[in-house]
Amino acid sequence: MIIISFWLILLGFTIPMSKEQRCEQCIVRQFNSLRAMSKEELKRVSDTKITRTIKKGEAIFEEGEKLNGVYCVRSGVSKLSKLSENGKDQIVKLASKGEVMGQRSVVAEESTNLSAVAIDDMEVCFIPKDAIVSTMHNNPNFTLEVLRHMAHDLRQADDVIVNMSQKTVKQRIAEAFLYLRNNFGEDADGFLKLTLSREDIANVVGTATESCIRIISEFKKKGFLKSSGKKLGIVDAKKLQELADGF
Amino acid sequence: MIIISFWLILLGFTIPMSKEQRCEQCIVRQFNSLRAMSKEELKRVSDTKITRTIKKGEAIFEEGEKLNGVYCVRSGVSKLSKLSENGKDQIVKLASKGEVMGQRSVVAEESTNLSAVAIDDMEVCFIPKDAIVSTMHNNPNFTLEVLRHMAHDLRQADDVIVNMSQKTVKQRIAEAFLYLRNNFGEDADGFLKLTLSREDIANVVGTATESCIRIISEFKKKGFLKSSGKKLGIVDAKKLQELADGF
DNA sequence: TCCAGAAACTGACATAAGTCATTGTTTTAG
DNA sequence: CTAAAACAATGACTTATGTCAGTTTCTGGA
Repeated sequence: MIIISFWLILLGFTIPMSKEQRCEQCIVRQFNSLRAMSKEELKRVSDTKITRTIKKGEAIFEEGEKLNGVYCVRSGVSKLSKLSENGKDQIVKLASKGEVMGQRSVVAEESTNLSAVAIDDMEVCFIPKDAIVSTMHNNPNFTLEVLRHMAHDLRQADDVIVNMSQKTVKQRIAEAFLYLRNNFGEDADGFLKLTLSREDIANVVGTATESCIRIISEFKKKGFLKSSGKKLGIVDAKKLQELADGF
Repeated sequence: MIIISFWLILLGFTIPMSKEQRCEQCIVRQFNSLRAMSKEELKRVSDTKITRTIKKGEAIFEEGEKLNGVYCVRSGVSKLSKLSENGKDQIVKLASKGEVMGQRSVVAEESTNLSAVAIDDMEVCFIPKDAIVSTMHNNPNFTLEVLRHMAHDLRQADDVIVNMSQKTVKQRIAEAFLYLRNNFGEDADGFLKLTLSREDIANVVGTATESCIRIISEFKKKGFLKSSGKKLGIVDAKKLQELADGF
C-alpha cells in the first residue's frame, strides 16, 4: 500500500522559504546538503548567480537544449514537460519556490529532455554549471548528498510508472487535486491557490483535455469539487482520497 | 522524436561479460567507474562477496525489505517488480548478467520498493552495503560516476512515464518484443533467447494478460511474430518498429 | 466597453482495453 | 506415465477513454 500520494512523488515537493531567500539556498536545499557545502563554496555560487524574470507562458528552456547551468525558482511556478510523439505534452513536474530545474542534465552532461514553461510570472536565478561541477569535484559529501537525493527520486519514478499504467484517469485526477491542495495550498474561501488550466491538468495526468473536463464536471456534480470562475476548490477531500485509492 | 526504444530505457541494458567475470566487475561496470575504484577497493569488495543460487520463481528480495547490500547477477534473469494496489505486478526492469540490483535502496538508505524474482535459475553474488558505502566516502570519483549514472536513469524514467501514458498497449507490446530481441538476442532459428510468459509480458507493458495474448495472436496472424511451443520469435521487425512508432 | 480569441463545456460516437467464462494445451510433480 | 496445475487462447460483453464537432463562457487588449 502506497502511503504517500503518487502525485506528491510525481510533482516533487515545495520547500518552504523566507522572502529573503538567496539562490544558494535553493541549491543547498534541493541538493539536501546544507552541511556539505563550505562557506566559500556557497559564496562562489552566490557570486555567480544571475536573476531573470519570465512572463507567464514564456519558456525558460526547451527540450533538447544544452543547459550550461541550473535554474532555481525564486517565485512563481513552472511546468516541466516533455513532448510525446503524438504531439501531446506530458507534464512531469511542477517546480515552485526553492526548487532547482535542470540538475539532471548538468550532472549527466546531456541535453535536457524537458521543457520548462512558466505557469505564472516567475523569477528564477541561474547558477552556472561550473560552480556546481567544481563543488562536486572538491566536496565528496556534497556529491553524496546529491546522489542520495537522486536515488530517492529514481525510486519514486517507479511508483509513478506503476500508477500511470494501473490507475484510471479518474483516480489520477482525484490525486492530482489532493496534490495541488497539499503542495500549493488553498485560500480563505477554500479554493486552490495554484490555478491550472484544464489542459494542464490533463497533461499532468496524461489524458485528453475533454476527458479531464468531463471528470471535473462529474466531481463538481457529486460535490467533491467546487468552482468559481477559473478557480477550483476541494469540497470533499475524503471522498477524493477514497476514489484515488480505489474505493 | 525518441530515437532509443523506450523499452531499452525501461528495462535497462545488458552488459556483455566473459564467463570468468568476477562480482566486483559487476559493481564497477554498473556504476560505470572502472577507473574510479582503486585496486584495494576492488579487492575489498571481492573479499566480501557471497554467492547464492536461486531457483526459477524464487524471490531474491521482496518489496519493503531492508537491504544491507546489493545483488549482482552472474547468470540468469530476474524481474524487478512492484505490486500495485489492485494486486497486479508491474515489472519495472529485467536484470541480467552483469547488472546490479538494489543500489538505489542502499544509496538512499531506504527499504526497497521492488521485489526481485528469478525468471530462470540464477546465480547472484551479494556485496554488503559497507563495502559500497565506504568506497563512496573515500573515493569522490566513484560517487560522481554513480551520480552520473543515476541522473541518466532518472532522465530516462521520464521517457517511460510519457510512453506509458501516451502509447497504446499494442505499441508497447511491439516495442517490448524489439527490446527483448535487442537485449537478450535470438537463437539460430530466430526465436527469442529469453522466453517470458504472456503474463510477464503483460506485466512489463502494464496491461491485462488476456489483452496481451490477444495482441500477440494478432501479431502472429499478421506475420510479425512466430511461435513454437513456448518460444516466440520476431519475423517482421520493421513492421513492429513502425507500429511502435505510431505508423 | 466591446470584440476576438482562448478556454471551458457538452453530445455523439468510435475504439481500446478490461473482465468473466470457457476450453484447449503444455508442464511438472509424483 | 499420468493427473493436476499452470498457461495459452478465444468469445462475449462492459466500460473507460479518445476524437470530432459544435456551443457557451470567459478574458485581455484595442
